[in-house]
Amino acid sequence: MKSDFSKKVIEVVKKISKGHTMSYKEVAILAGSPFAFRAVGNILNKNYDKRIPCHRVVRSDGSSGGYNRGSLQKMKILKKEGAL
DNA sequence: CGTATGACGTGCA
DNA sequence: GTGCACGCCATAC
Repeated sequence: MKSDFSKKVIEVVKKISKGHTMSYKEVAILAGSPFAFRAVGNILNKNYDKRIPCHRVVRSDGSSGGYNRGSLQKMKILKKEGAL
């Protein structure tokens, strides 16, 4: 599985440094599709990989958005890493 | 192959 | 400042 786009998204998310958050839009842009932020969230939702710090990916509003382990845990991790 | 959905983003009321 | 609706891409069924 994992099409080229999804792989790119994963790669970008993996490149996010600790204590640094990126919006789905930013990830989509770096992935090569500035208007695919929709697909970005979708891919992470169905293909969330353990090596992907998707908890560092937040919405443009700064909302935690969603998380496979619960938005609460996501927020907690961000706070712990210093991104919040 | 075609339709519907989704961890979004922006605009308007 | 908050809530609703529309539009976009990729994936799943």
